[in-house]
Amino acid sequence: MPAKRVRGPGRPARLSRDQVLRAAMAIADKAGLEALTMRAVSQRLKAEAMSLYRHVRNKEDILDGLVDLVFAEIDLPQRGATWRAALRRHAASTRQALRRHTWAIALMESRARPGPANLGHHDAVLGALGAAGFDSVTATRAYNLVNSYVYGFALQEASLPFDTPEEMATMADAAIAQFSATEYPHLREAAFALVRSGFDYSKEFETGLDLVLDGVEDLRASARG
Amino acid sequence: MPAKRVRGPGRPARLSRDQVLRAAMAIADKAGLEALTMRAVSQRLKAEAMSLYRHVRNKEDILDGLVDLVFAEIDLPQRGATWRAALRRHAASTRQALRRHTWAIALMESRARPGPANLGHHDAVLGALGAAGFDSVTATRAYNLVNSYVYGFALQEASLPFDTPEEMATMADAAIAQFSATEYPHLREAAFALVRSGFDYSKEFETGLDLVLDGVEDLRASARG
DNA sequence: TGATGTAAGCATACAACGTACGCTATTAGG
DNA sequence: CCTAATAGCGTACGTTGTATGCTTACATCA
Repeated sequence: MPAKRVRGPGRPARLSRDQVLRAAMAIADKAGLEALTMRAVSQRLKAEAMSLYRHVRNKEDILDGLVDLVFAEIDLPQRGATWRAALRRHAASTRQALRRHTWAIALMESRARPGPANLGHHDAVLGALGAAGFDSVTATRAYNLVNSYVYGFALQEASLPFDTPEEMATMADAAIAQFSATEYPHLREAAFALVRSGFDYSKEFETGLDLVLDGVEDLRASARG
Repeated sequence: MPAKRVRGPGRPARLSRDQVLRAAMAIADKAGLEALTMRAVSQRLKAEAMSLYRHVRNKEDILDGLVDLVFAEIDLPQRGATWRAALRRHAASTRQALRRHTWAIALMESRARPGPANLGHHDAVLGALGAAGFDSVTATRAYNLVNSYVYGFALQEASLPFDTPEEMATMADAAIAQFSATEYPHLREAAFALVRSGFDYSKEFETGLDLVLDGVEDLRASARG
């Protein structure tokens, strides 16, 4: 922990914790978590591996910092919106952030200590729901419900081997060809039907989100009654 | 790839791919993914690290195998159930499996190639939904919706630092004490309210699942209309 | 009953990883 | 200029995944 001081004796810092985290994020975005090594981060900053340790406790600390950086990218709910608009906006923003940084999903499981951006986010959303008339418990339940859907959707999206409907069609054709007709008949049939109907997986997010928000509406109604 | 043969010349195998995967799972369950090393697996089987490579391509292969082992633990939908009962049972079983093996959630993100248990599962559920009158596309959408919720819930559950309401109360008190009253006011208020009301996070799964299944109902209705 | 070929298991070795430790360089303040 | 403090680096070590080649133990057939 470097003592907080505007300027003191000692060598001036060429690096900073923020630079380290940003370099780490760039590497994870471009090449995935397995490419994120201390040496790789240091090279990107034109420094040596051990220099990072002046600004970061260890690699775990970097991973914690990365998760919080991702949370910092998520839009905070704007004032004056309805609870539905606020939750929708927040959910969409979360999904976008997790799409930009798919590696963050795997990190969330192992990292139990939430950072300030994460906590600030929870606080803001709970505040918005409270302002819209939700009691604390119902707000928490609603928030958890929406988050479950968003994280789960992001997780599934990340594990899909395609990004566009065209790619999906190609992959589906390959998958269909790979298996005999009797092996996975329903899966096969579904793959056919999806390709035929021009199914766009990325559009499913909004549809599902609307249904989940209907569920929140029910939660809210039964809390009032 | 060892050639498929009932019994041929050569030394008899003391190890097998299945034993390797089971040992790996035991280690991951007990000590987490970071404890899962080739040497640790081999020691548990009283063998040397390099011996594993006769039965497994590399460590990635083990991880892929583990994910599929987890899927194999999930109940298949039983015949003759309503779609709602079938989806509910499948969802609950999936959540249980992911609770037993929380490390599997992080693995799912990176592993795009589904194994036979995974594919078989998808096929069975889609088949059950088809039998209940869902067309292929609607079945896929419904299945994805439920899976999003289940995976997301499991992910959040895994990242919680507590297991029981009592532990939650302890952690919440500690968290409340850690922050000033003005820092995260709504979060603080929610933490108070949750503890006061005896909130049990693990019970939230069923509640949320019901709401999601209501959403599936809507999906089904609008597909028919 | 060998002799032979094949498959299983192991010993050794190496590159890449995270990081402990101590040294050097560079500054502000006296 | 001297001193104390801080940033950055060089070296080194233990651990990881795994390439390579040897040894061992069996089935087969002479």
